[in-house]
Amino acid sequence: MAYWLFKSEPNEWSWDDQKAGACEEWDGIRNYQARNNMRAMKIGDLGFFYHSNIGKEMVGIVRVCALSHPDTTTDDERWDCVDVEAVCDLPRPVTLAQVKATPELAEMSLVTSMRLSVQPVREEEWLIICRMAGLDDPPRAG
DNA sequence: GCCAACGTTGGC
DNA sequence: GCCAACGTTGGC
Repeated sequence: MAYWLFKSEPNEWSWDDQKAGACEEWDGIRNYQARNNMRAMKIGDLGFFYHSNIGKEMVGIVRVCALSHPDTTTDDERWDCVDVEAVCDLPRPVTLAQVKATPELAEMSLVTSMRLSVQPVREEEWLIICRMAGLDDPPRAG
C-alpha cells in the first residue's frame, strides 16, 4: 500500500468537483511517469488532492477506487488512469510554501519534480503533512 | 501574463 | 540515437 499526490487545476477539476462525484476517473494524464505511477497504484492507496496554480495547496485526501485502466478521454492506447474518490477534507490546507519551509519535506516530488502531476509520497511525508493539516489520526492506506 | 523547466516530437 | 524545436506545466 502506498501514498500519492494528485495535482489538479481547480478551474479544471477542483476538490469540490471531486467531492460532488463518487469514484471518478483521473483522466487526461499525458505523461509517462505520471501514468506509470497510476499503474502502480492499488485499491485502497491514498493520495493528497493538490490545487495547482490557484491555491498551491493540498486540500483533501482521495482513495484509489479502481485500478489502472484505459483513459476513456482518448483512443490513444498509451494512456491509462485510475479512479479516485474523496475521503476527507484537510482541516487546514497545507501550502507549497509550507512544504518548502519544512526540511523533512524537502525531498518531496512536489519540490524536486515540479511538473510531475501524479507523484509518490513517502509514508513519513504523509504523516507529517496530515498532522500539519490538523488530522491528528492520519488515515492509512489499505 | 511571463517564463523557466522539462517532457515530447520529429528530422536527420 | 541525437538533439533542436516545440508544447505544456505551473510557480511567480
